[in-house]
Amino acid sequence: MAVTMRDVAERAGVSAITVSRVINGTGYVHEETQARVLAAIEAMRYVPNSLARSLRSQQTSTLALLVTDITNSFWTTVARGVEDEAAAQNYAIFLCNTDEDPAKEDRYLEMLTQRRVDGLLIGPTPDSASMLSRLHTLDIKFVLIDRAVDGIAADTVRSDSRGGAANITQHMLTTGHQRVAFIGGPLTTSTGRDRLNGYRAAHMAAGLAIDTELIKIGSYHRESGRELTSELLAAERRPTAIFAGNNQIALGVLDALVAARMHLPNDMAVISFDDLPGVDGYGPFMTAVIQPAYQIGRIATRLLLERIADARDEVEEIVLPTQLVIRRSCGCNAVPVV
Amino acid sequence: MAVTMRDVAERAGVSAITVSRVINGTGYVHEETQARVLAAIEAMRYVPNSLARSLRSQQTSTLALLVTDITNSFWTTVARGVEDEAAAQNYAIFLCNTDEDPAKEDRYLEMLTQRRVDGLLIGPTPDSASMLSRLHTLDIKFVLIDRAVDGIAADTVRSDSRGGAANITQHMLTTGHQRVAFIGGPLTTSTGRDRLNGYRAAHMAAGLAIDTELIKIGSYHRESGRELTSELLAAERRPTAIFAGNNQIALGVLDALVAARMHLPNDMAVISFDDLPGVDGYGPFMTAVIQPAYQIGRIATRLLLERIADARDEVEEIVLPTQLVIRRSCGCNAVPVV
DNA sequence: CTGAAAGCGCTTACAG
DNA sequence: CTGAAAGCGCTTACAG
Repeated sequence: MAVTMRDVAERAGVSAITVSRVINGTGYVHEETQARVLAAIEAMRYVPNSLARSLRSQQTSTLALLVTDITNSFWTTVARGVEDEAAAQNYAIFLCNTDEDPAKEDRYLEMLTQRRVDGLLIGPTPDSASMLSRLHTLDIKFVLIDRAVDGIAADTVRSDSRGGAANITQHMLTTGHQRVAFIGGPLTTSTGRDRLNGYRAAHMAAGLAIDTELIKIGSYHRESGRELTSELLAAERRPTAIFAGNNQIALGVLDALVAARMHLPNDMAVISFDDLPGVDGYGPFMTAVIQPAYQIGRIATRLLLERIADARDEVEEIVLPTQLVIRRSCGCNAVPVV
Repeated sequence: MAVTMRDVAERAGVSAITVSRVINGTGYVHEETQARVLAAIEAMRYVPNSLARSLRSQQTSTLALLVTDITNSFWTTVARGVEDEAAAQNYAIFLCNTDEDPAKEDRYLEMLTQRRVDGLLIGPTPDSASMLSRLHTLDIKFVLIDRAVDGIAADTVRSDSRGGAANITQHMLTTGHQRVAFIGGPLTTSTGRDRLNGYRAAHMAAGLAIDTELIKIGSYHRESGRELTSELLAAERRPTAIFAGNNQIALGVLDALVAARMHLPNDMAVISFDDLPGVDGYGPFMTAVIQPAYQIGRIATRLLLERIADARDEVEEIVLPTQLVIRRSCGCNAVPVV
């Protein structure tokens, strides 16, 4: 049905292996022979079958990206970086959403090992640990993105959570806020710990004690941000600023503030690790720590391809700097609009 | 090296084909035999090689999603829908960003045909037409998302651009705006035409003539929205509202308004086809036409899988209703904040 | 209910 | 510089 290498070979008057050599640029081929083969390929609109090639050569030129949810703008941008870098090196990318569900992770892992992908880029959760050690025993290469995982020694690319959190906290403390609350993600995640540590470090450096009632630990979801903000607002001594541990929490913070009819930034300042998606300068009045998500994706992919090529032995942990984006209010004491 | 079907067969004391039958649930296998095979699979941690399977069976259970840019929140959400539906049917998804670049489209098409994907989900541009007719001649199944393409008869899933645009325009006209400008995408796209037609239809229905100076046609990019808004602001008789043809244009509109130190919504109302990403109720004060992006992704995938299964002969064009989300200002005459 | 043979379309390893 | 043979790991088609 479809044109095969043998068909091309026949037409060019050579053997299949010569066609293979022309296509892959391996070994010597007489110039004239090569021209004949190329002409035949062109004329017959031959498209090599990479399934057969992969079956024989034991490599697929295919990677997979496992993220918790592509809909989160951080991961969207990471994905774009991954895809650009992969495409540049002629690799294809399988996209998988795990929803932080180990069962889904397992199902994808099965699917991907069956397809013999050359490597995985993974945005892990604490529950991923067992899957990751299985990858190690299966000798499947992978790179972690965004978070390190306890007990797993693996290439990792992430942003400087501790430094970013310290910076933004310090910014608030030096602009007059005495009571900055922190709503963070699980301490079982490296980002949860690092951001909390940064928040703490900034207080230490400023010589300020922390009211432990100002620290709320939940999950990286919008509802969590909403609930914990309500707790903060219900307390006797409210904070004057809330530091959201990621963009989803920040949305929950805004939800709770709107519900309480509080106005930004005068009634409450809100800052966030990770920006809100897309609207750039037009979102709520949030100063934010910006992560180099696109670069994270590109670099992680590069690292993985090196690992696949066995170009490296040591485990690499790459930590990229974050950027503090300061946004002032419009001075109109506006509430986020619904 | 890796465990093969033959290894499993040997251990279970059967032939490879029996193992195959157990795995695929094809043909009869004695219960006891099946149990022995399953035990062997389990014990040896056998993972079938889908490359070999695909090579023989001529199907890969793999689809590809070609979008212009996954970073656009509309496409992100479509991708999520695609991936969920595909995963539910045990299909994997290759993600490809084309950046509206025919050369990139071609490169991906080559990559994907080599990998023998079962079908493609495509967010096309007008320049995709030649690629699409090539797909037809290659007999590769595909479904178009978001836009129809001139001269290409193919399954299509999109939202009701004309109806949505008419609705939102009508909303503005009935709330007192006399001069609603329209900044749309290329008229070579079905969305460009349909949205403009909806805008026009609403005026007709209201018995209002349209000042042709209020209609600006550009591209679906932020810069285009910015430039054309500047033109509108420079005109003698300004509009009182601007209707952006998609979310990127809307961002450009906001850029231009901020630059002109104009305040929303009192100095200028802004409405948009397609919402701004992510921030839901917290973005700028924009009433918007919302597209069911997630459903578009799911339905398109379902359609493609039907097509692959040869379950259908006629070409289907599915048009999903949009939703008008009305957002009022906060009453504080605020400017979008930077 | 089970299997031996052939073949999917390439590349590897060995020759010449 | 080129090729014949073998094999990657499955499933198809045919038997029994």
